[in-house]
Amino acid sequence: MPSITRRRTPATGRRAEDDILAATRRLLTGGATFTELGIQQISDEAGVARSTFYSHFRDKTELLMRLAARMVEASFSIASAWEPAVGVDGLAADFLRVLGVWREHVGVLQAVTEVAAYEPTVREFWGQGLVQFVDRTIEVLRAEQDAGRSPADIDVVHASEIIVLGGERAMLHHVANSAPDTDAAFARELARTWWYGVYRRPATEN
Amino acid sequence: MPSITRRRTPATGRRAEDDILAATRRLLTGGATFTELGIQQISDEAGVARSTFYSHFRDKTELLMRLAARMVEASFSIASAWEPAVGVDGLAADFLRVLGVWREHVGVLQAVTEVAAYEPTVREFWGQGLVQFVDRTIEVLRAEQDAGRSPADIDVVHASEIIVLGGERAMLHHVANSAPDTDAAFARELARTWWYGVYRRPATEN
DNA sequence: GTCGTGCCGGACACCATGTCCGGACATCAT
DNA sequence: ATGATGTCCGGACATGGTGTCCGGCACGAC
Repeated sequence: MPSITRRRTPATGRRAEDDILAATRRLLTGGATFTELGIQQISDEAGVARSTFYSHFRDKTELLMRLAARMVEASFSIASAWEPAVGVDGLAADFLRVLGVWREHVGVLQAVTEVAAYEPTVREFWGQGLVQFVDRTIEVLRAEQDAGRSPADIDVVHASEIIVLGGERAMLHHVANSAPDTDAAFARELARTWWYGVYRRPATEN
Repeated sequence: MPSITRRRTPATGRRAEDDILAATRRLLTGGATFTELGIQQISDEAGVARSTFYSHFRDKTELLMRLAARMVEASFSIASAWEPAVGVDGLAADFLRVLGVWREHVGVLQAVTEVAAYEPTVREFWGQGLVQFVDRTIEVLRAEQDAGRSPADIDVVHASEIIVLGGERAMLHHVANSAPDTDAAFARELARTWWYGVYRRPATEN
């Protein structure tokens, strides 16, 4: 229960707040781990008094959530346009676009998954996003099965978990560890794996 | 640089240490997050004075590393026996066994991946393990290509990263969130995805 | 001018970490 | 029995980060 008395009227107001957000992004993309970041450090980088930090954010978690919210806005515009039966190449193209967006937000992205591992609020937040994708994938796979394009003996739920959880991890790792010019190849490889491994997996013959 | 003066002679010695290890495992499988665990809390659970903790472990990280070392011993015995051309069902059987081992260590396993996200030592440790698997998978895939069993246009490196990173995540998530009686189905699904999506992916026709 | 508001800077209480040490208590050899 | 060895307890202490609070300053609006 913080005393946020001075939150109204950003006449000239959003100055310090934006500085803090930007500074944090800077520190994160600069290679720092969100957990090892101190309030003092962030405030210094933002050119702001430590007390000012607390008049804008309850704690580091709230800061991260604010950062994450902005990132998700950008990401979901692509994800919602996710149509299934576009073929392998369409899938690869989608992955490539996602990789592009993620690259702009690697720092925050890593911070979120990092903190999600031990902080309930962030865990819930990120988990919800993944669940949404899993559900959507389940629907798509069911539809594909009904249309006779995917084999009937796919374990739709497990397959969707593999696709979403595994894909998220693989993509995050790639974006964080490989150069952008390898993105296209990676996206194609991932698309083919899911396509021939799940969507167009040959039916079991027996 | 701690002052570990009383480390010799476990005449009756390893008592407290084992208690601490066990207590930590207990707390972890009890749903606690390693990060949110305090030394006091661990010591209490172990029935040991806080100062005693420090005469056995430099800090929480060393405790985790000790926990992890034991777990890895058990896990790698399976992983090293990893032979490729056994077919989908062989692959599924291997995954199932790994899932079994992981279930005995979920707590520690989650703790390691959790801390690996922000602590350099643990990150290095866990990362090395994954790199080993990636390398091994690359070799296997190359051999499969040379034998003409896998298509030549697979991007071996990216495919291996997807298999290892993605697989680790999916399996970890499964073990942490689903009942053991779903393990067989999950293992089969994962095996089929990698098999038909990578190892026996149809060659590109053009 | 004076009021409102954002920011500064510093004081403060609090809590977890890591260090250190004296003393209690077992065990074992002599 | 007695003394030596070594573990463990319990508590003191320094340190550093977190979150709270408040007085004061600057600046823009009325």
